[in-house]
Amino acid sequence: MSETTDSLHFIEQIIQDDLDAGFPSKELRFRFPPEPNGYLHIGHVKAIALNFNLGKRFGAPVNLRFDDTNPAKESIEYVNAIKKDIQWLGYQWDKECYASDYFEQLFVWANELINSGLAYVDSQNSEDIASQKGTPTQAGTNSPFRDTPPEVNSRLFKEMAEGKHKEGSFVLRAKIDMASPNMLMRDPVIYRILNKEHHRTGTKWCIYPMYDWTHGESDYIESVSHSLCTLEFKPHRDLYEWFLSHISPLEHKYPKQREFARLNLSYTVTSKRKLAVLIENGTVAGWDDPRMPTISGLRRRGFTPQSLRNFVKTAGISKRENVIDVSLLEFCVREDLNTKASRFMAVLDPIKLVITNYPEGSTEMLETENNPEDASQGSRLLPFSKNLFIERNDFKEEANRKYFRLTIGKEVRLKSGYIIEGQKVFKDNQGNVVEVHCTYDPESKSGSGSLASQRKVKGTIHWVNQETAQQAKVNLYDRLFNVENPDQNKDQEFTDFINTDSFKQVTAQVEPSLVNLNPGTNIQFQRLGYFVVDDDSTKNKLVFNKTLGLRDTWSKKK
RNA sequence: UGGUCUAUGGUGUAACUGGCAACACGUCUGGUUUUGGUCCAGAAGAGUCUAGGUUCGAGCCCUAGUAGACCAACCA
Repeated sequence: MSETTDSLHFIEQIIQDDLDAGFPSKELRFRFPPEPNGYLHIGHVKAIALNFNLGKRFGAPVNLRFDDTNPAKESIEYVNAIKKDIQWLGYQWDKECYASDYFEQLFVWANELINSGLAYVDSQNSEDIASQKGTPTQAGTNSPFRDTPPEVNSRLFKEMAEGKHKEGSFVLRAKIDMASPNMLMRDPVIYRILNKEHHRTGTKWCIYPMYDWTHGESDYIESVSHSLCTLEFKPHRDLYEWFLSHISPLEHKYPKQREFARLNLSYTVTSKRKLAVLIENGTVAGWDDPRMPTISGLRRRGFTPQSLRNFVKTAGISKRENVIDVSLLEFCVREDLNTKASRFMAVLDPIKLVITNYPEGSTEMLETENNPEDASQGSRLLPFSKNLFIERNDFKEEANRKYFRLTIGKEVRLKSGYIIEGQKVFKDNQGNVVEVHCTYDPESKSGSGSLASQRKVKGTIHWVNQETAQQAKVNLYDRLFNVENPDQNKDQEFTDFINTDSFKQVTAQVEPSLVNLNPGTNIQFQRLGYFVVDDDSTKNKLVFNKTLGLRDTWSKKK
């Protein structure tokens, strides 16, 4: 399915209109501009896909630019993780850029602003500056330093850059309009002193530019034509354009900022700050915990790049606040995995099954297809004998006719094997079933073509041969929050809604061929769901993570 | 002195710029099936936030409301 051939969404329409109005398509360029202060999450997938799909549709390059203007929060670890995630998603950027590469140019432009009386150094503390801003309904008041002559500002700014002043002692502000209805235009701070080592520029700078002063200028330097960001940056657009119109121009066109709605997912949070809290308070093991909505978490959970791309594509691009139901994400994952994932046998909660009329000590190999959706995935052989494991909830001593599984006196098929009939149940002191005895019909072997093999039975259950079974750790995950909008409750912290039951590990009995899979391989455990071989899994110590259960219309009705 | 943006089935997006509101997910039926999966067939569910206006005709244009979101970091 093509990701770029449908009708135009509103951003594409804007670009098409520009093209129609004569904008040269050769000059189209986009960018994805993360701050390297955390890991990318599902919301970023939307922005990434938007920009890279735009690049693909219009035949334009897409830059990866790190918005690294705040050394207090950023690190090379995040830079590397971000690059890895974008590549894993299947996108390739044109230039790898860093806002920090433009610090010199930004400094030059800032001096221009000072010299033309459009920026001034302010020595008030942040509280005073904040209080002078006024409120959305009330004009601000001018700083006492607003009319400092350019020569003085110029000298002070130079001293700031030379490290002659303490952190917090001075800032450089743009002189715009303290009465603007747009709070961002009320003389925004554009430089602050930060005695922090930067992961790329080291100790070269002790003043760092603010986002607004950096972003549009970086877009401009890189010849970005359309700078796309989320809705909350809409008020920044005035400033973005003000800065561009007040610096000495480059040879090419100005970039254009446009805004789209960020992606929100039900039953989860997507904010770096909140995700960091989950790690700090020990709710999850780290950024790549399979319960996290981070790209690395989703990857470890077994979600595929294709499914994530389909998901954000289906979610669409608009300007409305939205909360997309996780069921759509889950659908996209199942849709992709259904055709890709090979099927295997695993029993997560085993009880013993003994086939009393099967010859003692003999083992036979049964052929089974790897994927009924894809014959090219071939088949494999499963060892079968008298003593098997089956799933605890696949047996009930007696059950109503809605129950399609094993009961005493009724027939079911063992997947790819024989039809069996339940005979007798054995329990422990607590009354828990530990073993079930059954008989099998030797004529009913799967695929034998015999009349008996074609007999219809109520259900088919999966199983694992005891003697050849491998043990595996299986991590079972559930959603991290038990309400739809953990983010949007005004009176309660999102941490109040954490699902304390989101993780469980069990020891499963699995078929022997599973030891040959590499970490990251997506599989289906027959009738149980999709799983992925964990990064830490080895031949001798198998570990699987549950990606998602199969769609289940039965347990819902019970 | 407040400004800006948004409003279409339960959810998310469409509606070729004024012509019978469509698609996907979800839900519900039925069929197929050696996965209670997949697949197939079908159904229910909105009359487009409200009130006016323009028009032969309005989800789309105009006016006025209403509701929600964003904006007062030396964060991005």
